[in-house]
Parts: sequence; C-alpha cells; structure tokens
Amino acid sequence: MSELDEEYQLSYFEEEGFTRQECPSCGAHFWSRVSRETCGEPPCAQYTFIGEPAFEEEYTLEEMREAFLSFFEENDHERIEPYPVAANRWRDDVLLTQASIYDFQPLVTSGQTPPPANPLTISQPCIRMQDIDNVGKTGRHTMAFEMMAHHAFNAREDLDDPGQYAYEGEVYWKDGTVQYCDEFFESMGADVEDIVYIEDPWVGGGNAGPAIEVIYRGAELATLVFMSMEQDPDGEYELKDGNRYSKMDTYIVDTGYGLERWTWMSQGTPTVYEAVYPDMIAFLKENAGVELSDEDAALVHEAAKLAGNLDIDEAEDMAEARADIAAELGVERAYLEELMEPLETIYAIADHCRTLAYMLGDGIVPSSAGSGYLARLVLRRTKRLVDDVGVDAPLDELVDMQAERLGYENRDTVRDMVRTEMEKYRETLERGGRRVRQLADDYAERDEPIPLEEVVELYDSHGIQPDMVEEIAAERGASVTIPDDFYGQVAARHGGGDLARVEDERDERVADLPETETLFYDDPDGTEFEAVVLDVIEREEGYDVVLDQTMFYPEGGGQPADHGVLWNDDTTVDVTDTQSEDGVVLHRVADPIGKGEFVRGRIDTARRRRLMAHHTATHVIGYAARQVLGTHIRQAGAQKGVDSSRIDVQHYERISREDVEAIERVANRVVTDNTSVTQEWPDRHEAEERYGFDLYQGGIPPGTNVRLIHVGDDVQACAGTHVTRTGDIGTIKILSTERIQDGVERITFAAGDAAIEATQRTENALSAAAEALDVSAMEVPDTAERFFEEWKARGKEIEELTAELAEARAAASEGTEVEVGDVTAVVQRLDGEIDELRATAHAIADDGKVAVVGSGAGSAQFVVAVPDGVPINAGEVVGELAGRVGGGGGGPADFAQGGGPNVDALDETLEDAPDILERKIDA
RNA sequence: GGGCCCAUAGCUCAGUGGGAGAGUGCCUCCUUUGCAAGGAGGAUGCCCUGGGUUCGAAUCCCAGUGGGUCCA
Repeated sequence: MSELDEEYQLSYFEEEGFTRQECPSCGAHFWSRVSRETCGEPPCAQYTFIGEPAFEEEYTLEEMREAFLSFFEENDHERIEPYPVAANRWRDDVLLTQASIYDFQPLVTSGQTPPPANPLTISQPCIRMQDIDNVGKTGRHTMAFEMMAHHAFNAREDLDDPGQYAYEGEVYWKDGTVQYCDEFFESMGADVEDIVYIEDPWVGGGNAGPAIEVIYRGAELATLVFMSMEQDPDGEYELKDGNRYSKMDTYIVDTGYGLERWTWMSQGTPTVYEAVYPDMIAFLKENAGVELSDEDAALVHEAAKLAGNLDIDEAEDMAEARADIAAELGVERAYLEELMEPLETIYAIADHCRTLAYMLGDGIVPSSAGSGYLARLVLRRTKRLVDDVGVDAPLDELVDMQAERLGYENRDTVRDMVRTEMEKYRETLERGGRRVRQLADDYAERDEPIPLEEVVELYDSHGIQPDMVEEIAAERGASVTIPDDFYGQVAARHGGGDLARVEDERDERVADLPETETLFYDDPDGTEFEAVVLDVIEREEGYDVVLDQTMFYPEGGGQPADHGVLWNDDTTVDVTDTQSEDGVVLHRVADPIGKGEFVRGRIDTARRRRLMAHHTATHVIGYAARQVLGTHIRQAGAQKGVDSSRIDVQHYERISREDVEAIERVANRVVTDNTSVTQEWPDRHEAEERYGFDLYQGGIPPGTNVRLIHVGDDVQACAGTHVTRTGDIGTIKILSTERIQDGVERITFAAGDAAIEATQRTENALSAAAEALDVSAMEVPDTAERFFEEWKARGKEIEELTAELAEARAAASEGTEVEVGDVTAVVQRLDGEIDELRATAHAIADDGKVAVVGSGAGSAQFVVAVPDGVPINAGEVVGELAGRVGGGGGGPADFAQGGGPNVDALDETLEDAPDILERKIDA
C-alpha cells in the first residue's frame, strides 16, 4: 500500500456506489460504479468509441470548448481568457505553456499573489514538444492542444496567520472535483457506468499530491491533480520519485481535460486529428494525392482502434507494435505501413502547423536560442514532412490556415517569419548538400568509410541530418554507418552540464533590518532628503549605510545605481554605489558615518537625470520599434547607462538603415508630443487583462499589485525612475544595431545630452576624415571610394614595376657574380622591400643563375633562389645566412627567404655567401 | 544561457609559417556553327577588421564584426 492510498477514500465514491478495484493487467487501482475486467486504459484495453461516438451529440472543437466552459460557469466558476503559449512571457523557468496550471505558477500557487478568480475555468492552449515523435502515429497524440480546466485555490483554515497567503479557506477539494467531473460527463450524455477513475499519484517540479486519471471508452479524457505537498527532507510521505514530501499550507485543484480528446470522443473518428481539423486533413490529402479504396479505408479504420498501443515511449519497438496490429488485422505489415505512413505524415503536418500558428502568433520569433529555437525545430521538421509526403503548398500558407482558424491578427507577420525561415533552411540544406557531397567524394576516392566523427560534426555544426549523409554517401559510392545512439553521441560531445550553483549568502545583518522607504517614486525629481542611519555594515571595501528612507535608486531593472553624498554636522561621505537586498537599500561609502544619527542625503542629479531620460527613452524606442517592425517586437533585455543605453529586441531579420531612421522618427515624435509619463499601481490581474502580457517587457515583478509606467500609448510594468514628460528626454538618437544572436537585435541609442554628445563624436570623426581628404563632409564617401580604387590600382602598378625593375637589374648584373661549382651565383645587396627582393631573385634564377639577395632596410633579410637542376637547397642556405644576423628562415628547396634583426652583420654575411653556397652543394 | 563551425576571385571552395590557387562565370581571339559545344590567351583578390607571436602570418594566438549550427 502506497502512503497515499487513503487519500482516495472519497465520500463521493462511497455515496455513488463506486468500488475500488485492481487491474489484473497493469496492477493499477481504480474506482468504478461497476465491476470491470481491466482499468480500461490502453494497453490494457482498446478504444471502444471509434466509429461509435460516445456522447449524445457530435461536437466541433469550438462547440466542445464552449460546452465545457459554460458548464463550469453555471457551476460558479469564472471564465478566464487563455494565456499565450510562450510561457516565458510571465515566468522565466520554462519556455512553453504545457498545462493550464502554468498560468498560475509560481506566484499564485505559492500563495504570494491571488488568482484572477477562485474557482476559475479556462481552456489553455499548450505545446508539448516531448510528444513530437508520437504525433500522427498513435492517433491521439498532438503537440499542440487545449487543456480545459477548472482550478480552485485553497488554504488551510487552521493556520496561525491565515492572512499570510493571498487566498484563504477552502473552495472545494477532492470530492467536489470528482463530482464536477462526473457531472460534466453526465451533461455530455455519457454513460457514467463506463467512467473509470484510476489512482495515479502525481509528482513534479518539487510538488506532489494524489491524482486521478479519468478513463472513458479506452481513452484518458482528464487528469485530476490535487497538489498538496512539497518536497521536504523531513516530510512524512515518501513518494514514487524516492523523495520525501510534506503537506503544504495551500492546496490546489489542478485539472486537465483534453479538448481534442473530448471532441474526438464525441465524433468517434478514426483519429483525433480528423475530429479536430477535418478541413486541413482533407486539403492535405487531396494536395498530396492520398486516396484510399473503401477496402483500405476500412482497414485503416480498424487499425486506428488498435493504434492506442503505439506509443514510442512505451511500445519498446515501434516495428513490433506495428507487426502486432497487422497480424491482428490479417494483413502484411509492409502493406499496412505503406497505407498508414502518408496518413500519419499528414496528421503530423496538420498538428505541427497548428503548433506553429500558436507559437508564431503569440510572438515567438524563430531563432537559435530559447523558445525561438523550438519554433525553428518544429518549422524544419514540418518542412521535411511536407516534402516527404509530397504536399506542394507553401508552408506559410499551411500555417496561415491554422492561424486564421485560431483567430490571430498578426497573420502577415507569421507568414513573413515562416517564409524567412524556409529561405534560411533552404540555404542550410544547399550548403550542407555541397559539403556532404564533397566529403563523400573524398572518402569514396580513398575507399574509406566516412568516420562517425565527421557525421557528428556535420550535424552539430552544420545542421545536417544523418539520413541526408547516408543518402548522399550512397549516391557517391561512399560507405557510412550511423549508429542507433547517434543523438546520444552528439549529446556526449556536449559534455555533462555541471551547473555551478552560486550560493547566495543571506546577510544576517540585513535580514533583521526593516525595508527602506523609497522616496523616488513619489518624487522623481527630488534630490535632497533627511534620514536616520539605521545601521552601518562594514564590508571588505568600505561600508554599507542603511537608512530608514532614501532618495537613492538602487541598481535594478537594467537601471544603474544612483551616486551622491550623505552628510551630517561632522562628516560628508560620497555614495559610490546603491544596491537593494530584500527591500533594504544599501548605500556604499568609503568611510563610516554615525549610526543612529540624522543625515542629509543628496543624489548626483546630473547622473540621475541622464539615467531617467535613458530609461524613459528605452520604453519609447521599444514602442517605436514595435510600430515600425511589427507587434512581435518584444524586449529580450536592456541596459541603461549615462552615455548610452541598449535594448535587445526579438526580430527575425536584420534591422535596415531605413528601419533605424523610421524608428528614430517615431521615437522623436513621441518626444516632441511632450505627453506626460504617468505611473499607477493596479492589481496585476486587472493590469494583465487590460494590457496583456506585453506589460512584462523587462521581467516579471512579484506582488499583488504591479507598477505600470505609461509613456504615450505604451504601457509597461517597470520599477525604474522616469522623466515626468516625454519632452524631458530631449532627443533620441540610435547609435547602432547589431545582431547578438539569430532572432535578437540589439539597438544602442543615446538620449538627451548624451544623444547630442554622441552625434558630435560622429560628426567630429567625419569632419576629421573630410579634413584628411581635403574635401567637404558630404564628399567623403565618394572620395574615399575613389581613393581606395586608386590605391588598389597603384598597388598593382607598383607590383608590375618592381618586377620590371628586378628584371632590368638582373640583366645589368649589378650584383657580384661568382662561380660556385659549375654554376654561376649572383650575390647582391639591395635595400628594398621583400617583394622587390623576391622579384629580383626570381629574375636572376630565370637566367639560370643562383640568386642570393640581401636587404638592410629595417631588418636584415635574404632571399635565395635556385634554378632548376642545381643541387643546392635554398632553404638550408637561407637558414645559415639568417642565423648570422640573429634570426631564422626557410622555405622550399628552390626558393627561400629569411632574415634577422642584426643589420650590421649583413655585408659580412653576404661576403661569406659564396663559401656557404660552396659547402651546400650536394655531392 | 551554453557549446561548436565558418569568413580567400562575381559564385562554389582548396590552400597546416616562406613564391595567393582550382572549378565555374567574365573578357579577347580561334575552330565550328542551326544550337550546344571545343581550343588558346587574359583580367580578376585590403585572403573580414584590429591587435599579438615571428626574421617572416591567408595560415598560429587574442579581441571584434558578420554568418551558420546544435543543445537546455
């Protein structure tokens, strides 16, 4: 008996006549109104609704969603609008929304923030990438789905301080939850005797609790989770993950009803896909020319009932499971596969397009990092599927079909992003193809197999799928073996991820101090204030002064700390940094100031004013970029400064010069409009409802209320300090844009005085360039271009002249001719550039003579050239010559160069050259 | 957020410290001609930028810029 068994002894079960039974097949415990052979869930049982809809009526996706939400509305739940699928818009620990409860983590579930309503109901779009391999094959898995849910947030009533959590008391718990579930089934006209509640305790993300899987006609239609425990080494419960857990003060009803499954159940189509997006399936089938005879269609229909067993996680061997199905139907496995595969691909395409519509529609920009990478992954996978099955419609149109159905308004941007991505992918494939062909040819020629190392490199660094390598290798007659654990080997190459966790030491002295009252919000222009010194903490360098209240803004939200001074009758100290620790503001100074005394403080207003201008300007630039580039523009990071600031935004292509100018125009229009910049502290859910999650451009603040900054039409949650009117910014100038990673552009800009200074710097540089060229500033580009062209032409000319001169010199025989063995050698000093020496040596060698040319220009340098057929190694000669001037040298046997720093020894060395040549003649 | 790869002729790319190359395209001529093609010759280059090591850097090291790719 697991420790949680008693948790399932519900009075509702008892009243309704449920009995607890054990599945002889899988051993699970379940509750049912009637006595059953098995738990009813595949693989213990089959689907029994295919071709036999199991509710009273058939529902479309939209109708089913509405039926669910209105049922719970009628039962005192408030309907909540769904959140984006990009979960990183309101929390930073996950990328995608995978369940409705994600909407309320971590602040609501921990009790810090109240839920938007209690109890509530929602239908939340979700994306689960981990199911990607199952999509299409099992008939029931989708990557994108809507999780319909009802949630209730409860807090224990026997707490000493019930007010410590943002909600109090119990709304409903396990009995209420199961009863609602039962009643919703009834409202659908389901046969309640067929409902099975399987005990399946849930553990995840540091929380745990009893949970129930709800099975009907072979399909899991809902999960009821009772989140009530947290991980605790001293906890009284030991759960299936081996960790110990204890009860929490809060306990939360977390349910999930798969909208797609419910719709499917109501229609009884062979697969969930046909129930959810029949139009798109029909379109894809026709486009790809997939048509089935009645006989084959019937076969597929039968296979669908059995396909519940196909789950790549569970069915150990995909092929084996397939074979089982084929055997049961009395056909060849190959025949069934040939029949199923195009259909499975089409199902996957429809699902993937819906996934992409959600992701891109919710503003995820494809990139090489973060959720953008996931979008790219899905996009490329979908493209491969589309090509495999022979659908010839452009992918952006397919995604748009889903985006239209889902009601997105930014469809043009979505299509744009898909097209841009497809173009990039096409280039990657082309580049990759060339690379693999070349590699395959190399190895084919050497008659060696392509080593795995190369294949891993191709995948890891160039994005080339191993099957593409196999294909091309076969074409080119090269052999290659891809091991089954290929991706494991790639992972191994990346090494183990050792997370070096930084222990943040809690400062005991700060922990005991009260939060500092901040004056800068109410009085953003304030500069001086009085305060009491609560504590002075000695640090390794200097001291941290803690006051009861302060005008100093501590570093945070990308805004640097205020500087300034603190003083009293005895002493004045400079504040060089300001930080906040748990709401306690620390003023860093070099010398201590009396604890318990009054002090006066004054911030460095010039610095603060510049920071405020830059902070407000950051909001304005973000707003302007959104106007110019599209609604998907979202801040990916920002840093304010005194002389310039930067904002990183998500965008799918480089920002052009024209875009920069347009953004500057829009931004400066906001400045000249001189509208007031206002703040408010509304309830966070109210704020989210009114303005959406685009509020959280700069991160997600905690708390029941959030501080909003309005700049013209722009609204953001922000804790920084701002100017009071946009005109106070003065002016905004974009200094540069750069791509910090694929899909993220950094805009660096300056505001106010800093903008003027930055412009002056640029103009100074330009005017210096103009002066050097002796032309006006406007003529600099043309002149520079002309000079550059002329400079190149002259280089070429000089090269030619050098060669000519060298030939002439060689002909004039300016050097000393000596006989070495039976050849003539020319030893010559010529103080010129290395190019000239080389040309001369070549000219002499072309005459059939050995050349030893030395230069004393700068350092001592030698070039030795030996004509064909003369048994002297030029490299060795140069080595010896260069050694005598304190350096080294070398090169091929017929032509070598070298040198050293000792110019004084040059002449002497050249005099010895004939002897050296003599010695170097090979016997 | 982290890792890896790449930057040389218009294009695609060789080039492991010492004379900057190939294929293709381009120009001229020849042959042939219905077209395609064939032959000979020629021009192509801040070898991404800056710094360092070295007598000497396209090549090695560092930084930057631009691009690609994989993973969480």
